Amino acid sequence: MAEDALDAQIGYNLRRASALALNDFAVELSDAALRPVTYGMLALIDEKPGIRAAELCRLLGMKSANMAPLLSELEERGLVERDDHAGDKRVQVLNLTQAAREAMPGWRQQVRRHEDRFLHRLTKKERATLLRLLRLIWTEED
Amino acid sequence: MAEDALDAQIGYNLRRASALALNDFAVELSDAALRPVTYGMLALIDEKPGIRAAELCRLLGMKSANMAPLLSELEERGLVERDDHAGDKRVQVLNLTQAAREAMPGWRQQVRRHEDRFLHRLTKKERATLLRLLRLIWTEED
DNA sequence: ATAAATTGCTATGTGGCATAGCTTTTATGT
DNA sequence: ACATAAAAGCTATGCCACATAGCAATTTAT
Repeated sequence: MAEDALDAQIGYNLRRASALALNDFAVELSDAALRPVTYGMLALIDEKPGIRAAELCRLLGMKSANMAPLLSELEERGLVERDDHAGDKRVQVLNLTQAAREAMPGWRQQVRRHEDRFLHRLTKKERATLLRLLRLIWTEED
Repeated sequence: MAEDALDAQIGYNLRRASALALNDFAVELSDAALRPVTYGMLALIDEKPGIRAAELCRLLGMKSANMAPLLSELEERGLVERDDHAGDKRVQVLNLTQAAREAMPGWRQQVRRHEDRFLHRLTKKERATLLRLLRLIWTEED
């Protein structure tokens, strides 16, 4: 494998691995009609009840322009509630509905199954290493 | 970080890291008007002169339906030549043009710069580990 | 010889992401 | 205090990667 062969590029391999994961996610979560983005939104709202929409955007690296219609979709499906913020009229505060809170454990389990499937060739230790390195790539310095 | 928190999911972190890499690639290669996909095609044709279009699809994990217009684009830009195969009239054989062959080293260097930038927090050893683990994820078993 | 597979293609839909531009509300600076 | 800037949320729109369906030509398999 030459110095800068395509195969030796991490960016290329990131793209291929991510595409495979995306694909596998779709297979596992198709019945729940959740895509990685929408699942990510629900999971974060679940982990941080009452989170502001802008903060959700920031944490997920999304633009509010793209978040807005997805929130509307989740709201219409009865999974997310948008409430006004007490002190700041610009702010929306997000929470899962009761139904979504009850469904989340099952969805999280499906995601665990999905991860176990597409990572089946990696040991527990290798998965921990991979997680650490990936976070080094995309998270903020400091 | 909880067991199956979003942050702890490798799929999510893959997606974030890949998105950042894509973004950085676009910055570095915008002047060459090459995207990751088109660069990948050129790089592989460069590494395997005379490769068949179907084989290129297979190696890059693309459908020929999506490859065809990209090959047309690269051909119109004078970077790729499509020739008929001697023994099989269905097959197209691909080569870089002289211009593309001369430009490739510069592009490869730009990609190297790009990788050094978005991987600057990883040591050489960590990069090798990451490469190995990513390849374990998406390449065929056996 | 007929059926099946391969190759390359067009047309078309979807999903993620980007920018531009807008309104409303809050924060800042003189 | 008032003007300006910034933040929050939104709509509209376009680009790109990728998927499926279907087609024609050719080659391989039965």
